[in-house]
Amino acid sequence: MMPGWRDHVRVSSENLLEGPHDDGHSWRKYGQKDILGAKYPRSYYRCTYRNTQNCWATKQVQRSDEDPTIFEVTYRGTHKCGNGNQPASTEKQEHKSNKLYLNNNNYQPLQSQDFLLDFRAGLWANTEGLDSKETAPSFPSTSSGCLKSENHSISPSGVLDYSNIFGSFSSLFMSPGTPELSYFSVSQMNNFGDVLNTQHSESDLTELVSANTSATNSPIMDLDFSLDHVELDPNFPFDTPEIFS
DNA sequence: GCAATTTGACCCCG
DNA sequence: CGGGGTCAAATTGC
Repeated sequence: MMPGWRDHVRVSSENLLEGPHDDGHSWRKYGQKDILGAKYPRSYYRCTYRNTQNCWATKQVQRSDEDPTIFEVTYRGTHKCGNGNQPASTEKQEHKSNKLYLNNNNYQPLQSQDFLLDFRAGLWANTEGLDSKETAPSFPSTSSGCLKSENHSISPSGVLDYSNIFGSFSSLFMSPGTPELSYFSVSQMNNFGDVLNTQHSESDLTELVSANTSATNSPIMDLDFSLDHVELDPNFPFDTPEIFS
């Protein structure tokens, strides 16, 4: 009845702006709970038009224990509302589909851990709940390329390069000429227990992987890695059964 | 004044 | 019984 897929997205935006991670939908916060074992409370969001559009998508945001810079966003449910939000495509023409949320409220420079991996390395998706994480192959140049995380190795559990690639891919795809960049990786898992064979159309991912915009003067450039090395076929990497089960 | 957030209570599941 | 998730009333911001 209720299609539900669970996506784990880790967004690390830091130093410059943090807070409003716009994923392309309006969310209304409906709760906040302290999670056992987590230092920070988890926030629960729901689509603003849940009742209006039957958009029962929910999202929960929780930041990492030690890295407040990393926001762990979990989406669940499917978005059905393509309305006056910002998916910005089929609506009217907008000069720019990017919306900048700049918080200059609290701008505190981080210097400890994440330094380089603010944007480029940014996000990792790990499949939790499934053992497939270990099976994740190594990635050519995404993180290891320009990343010089010394003791801070990203993705302790494992990296889903596919997701990564995809993230960047969508990013590129969606906003080819956008100076600002940010992206996230998405890891797809099975549903709540109904359909394991999840087929993702690009629209789904489009919804999912809406580009976050971040205008900054920081040196951003690292999207080059993706497509070149990406040899994933257009069909989709998600076909890989190993990942899911 | 309205709408979105806040915060505690309630509920559901393991 | 506890943890996690949602609801609902109150509060705050716009």
